Amino acid sequence: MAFQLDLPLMLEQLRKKFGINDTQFAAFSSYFKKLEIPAKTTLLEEGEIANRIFFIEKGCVRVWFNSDGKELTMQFFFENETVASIESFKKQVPSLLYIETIEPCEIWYISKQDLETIHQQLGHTLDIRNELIDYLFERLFHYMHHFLSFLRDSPLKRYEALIKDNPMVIRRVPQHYIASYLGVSSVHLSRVKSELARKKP
Amino acid sequence: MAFQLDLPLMLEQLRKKFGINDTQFAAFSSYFKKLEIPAKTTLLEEGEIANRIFFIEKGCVRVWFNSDGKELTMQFFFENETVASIESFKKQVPSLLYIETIEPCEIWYISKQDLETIHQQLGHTLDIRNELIDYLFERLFHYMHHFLSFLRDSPLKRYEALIKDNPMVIRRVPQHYIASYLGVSSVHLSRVKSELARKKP
DNA sequence: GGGCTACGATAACATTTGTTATCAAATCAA
DNA sequence: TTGATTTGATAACAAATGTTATCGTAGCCC
Repeated sequence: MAFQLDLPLMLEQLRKKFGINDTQFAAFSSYFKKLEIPAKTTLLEEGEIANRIFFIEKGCVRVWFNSDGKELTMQFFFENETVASIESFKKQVPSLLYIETIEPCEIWYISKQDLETIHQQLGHTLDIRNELIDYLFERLFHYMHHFLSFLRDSPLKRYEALIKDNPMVIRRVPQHYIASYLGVSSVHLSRVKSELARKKP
Repeated sequence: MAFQLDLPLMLEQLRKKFGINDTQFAAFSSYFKKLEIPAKTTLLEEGEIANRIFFIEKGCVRVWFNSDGKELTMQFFFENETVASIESFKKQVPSLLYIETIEPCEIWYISKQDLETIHQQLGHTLDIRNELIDYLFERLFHYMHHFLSFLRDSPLKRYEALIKDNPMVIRRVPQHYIASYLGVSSVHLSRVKSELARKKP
């Protein structure tokens, strides 16, 4: 049998995700750092240049931006999902987005620099690049669908779709964040909910 | 000097884009086919499985979908841009989107099969993969920004931004398409325009 | 436990946007 | 050119959504 590292579960998952074998990964595993942080902790602020990618082991996170003092939520992330202010990280420009915990979280991260080290040493392996391509497709399709539903659907329909497709959000995220994610005021989301309750009691 | 192929300008650009040298490209150039088509020609319909990627040499194109009989426009494409129903093409699922010319067009395309042939033969070259990664980032950032502006900005602001960032759309695209692209009715876009005219005469 | 804060529901009113209808101008085809 | 179609503006009204204010509840910190 191959030499077996005793990695934390999260790192083992990351290892598989990147398609790196045990022995190679041993050299890199120390690049991944763990945070244990309370709810409402800011991981990245508007204006900062993102130099970390986050991997959520436990808890949930929202990505939002400031619009004239109003907090508008772009997306929620839960266990085993990867979060970054991807445009800031890629282009090294100031982030438009905040990343903030909603619940107490256990989160791993890696710095851009360390990721590039891995990249340089394993660049000939295509797995990392393919992983990135898959990730980008996934994110792209997510935004296209979400955007499409904004053009096509009423807030009620978007809320129903959210219940169906991502009930975790309904259960774990405060409602005013959900409202801004759906593009309506929290007052209107209340209306939508009571309308839904009347429809299906 | 290297052997010089006498390629049409568009193919020369595609060659560079893919990072393939002249000699190698000679074997592939016949995979790219040219269309000369009138305005309002449908290149891909809802329900079809996309098996082509289009490169616009001349003219413009819109990508739209049907929502209860209403045509909702997702995006416009102009000269030297690449268009596809990317999710359908990648996953080989029925397309949600239509691709349709707005003006008379000269458009090149390559089939998925031929693209894969190139890919297999040049897979060791990373340029194609890097090109894809760059393209995906670009598309992703585009959708994120567009979506963000839907959450943050009024239709008036979105229209002003369009004038500033992509005046070609204003000049070349019929207004009711622009309205659906901005997420408002064509009647309301007229209102927005006259409001703008009053503001800055 | 007491007080504070965050969260969510509801009402009343204001604003924005959609819908339908009509008309005028521009474009296109025969 | 002429007639038909497309495009765009406007008015009048309807529907959707935002805003502000108020209230009650639940959770949380000390």
